[in-house]
Amino acid sequence: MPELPEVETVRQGLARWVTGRRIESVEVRHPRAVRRHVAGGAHFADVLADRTVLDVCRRGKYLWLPLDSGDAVIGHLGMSGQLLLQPAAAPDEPHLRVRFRFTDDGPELRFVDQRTFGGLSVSEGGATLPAEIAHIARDPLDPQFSDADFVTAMRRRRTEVKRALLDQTLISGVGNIYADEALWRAGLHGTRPTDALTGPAVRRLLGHVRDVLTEAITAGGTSFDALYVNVNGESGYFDRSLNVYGREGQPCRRCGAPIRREAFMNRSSYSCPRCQPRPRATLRG
DNA sequence: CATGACTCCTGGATGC
DNA sequence: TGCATCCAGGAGTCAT
Repeated sequence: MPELPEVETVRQGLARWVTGRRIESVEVRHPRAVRRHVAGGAHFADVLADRTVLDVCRRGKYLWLPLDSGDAVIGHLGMSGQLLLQPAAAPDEPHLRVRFRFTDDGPELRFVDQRTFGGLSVSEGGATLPAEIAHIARDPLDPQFSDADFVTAMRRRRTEVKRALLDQTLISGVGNIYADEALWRAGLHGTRPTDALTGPAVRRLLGHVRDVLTEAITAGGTSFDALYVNVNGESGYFDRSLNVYGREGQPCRRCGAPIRREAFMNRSSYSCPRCQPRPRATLRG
């Protein structure tokens, strides 16, 4: 599922293949893919025709493409979204939602999304940072991310540590897979209360988040199947490096105990019962 | 304001 | 074999 490393991999591919090209026309093939564009699909296509893509930027799991008009195309892959560069002659994908044709007659940009949780929209005047995603925190690989502020904000929360890692307004780019991996590396169970963590413990956890994201980018992202691919349709191979996610019943790579799976926030959480003991019932005043 | 439950969606896997 | 059900989860919305 696309988290920061997967989205960053896509960003790099788009930056290489789309920057500097002028859009000729846009075809919206499914209204849900542009549901965040309130003015509708026809307007979406209208304002993009004849515009040149200046850059490809990312905040957390969001992408945006600044245009020569000062607007920007915002994109989110959701659960199953793909941004693919394809020759015009390539057959349409079964879940093709939006097609961008360029004036140079080079490869088309296609937004393909089976589950339609993702989507595209145009942000008016959003070239620098779209207002629609200004609430998303910086990610831990951003040079301007403040470790000290993160430690303070995390310890001020009254929630569980995994919920905090998944809160994109606190730290962005982390999803279910990398949250579990970072918590395993840190030896913390996801239900540990944030306000009981020490400053050094939060700093250690942040270091592990950073490490796992960096390693995954190097590997080209994680993929369990063909659902997530880069702009050339290729899968990353970080799934070979996962220590807990999807490994229920298999031995912990640190201590050998069988990895457990628990329901958490309406999804699965994987952890080592020995390295990541559940917190005792919290005693709060 | 902070927190957390609910909801959107499709198709592969699973169960009877 | 076929049909029904479950499951994956990012993030906006809404209730508390």
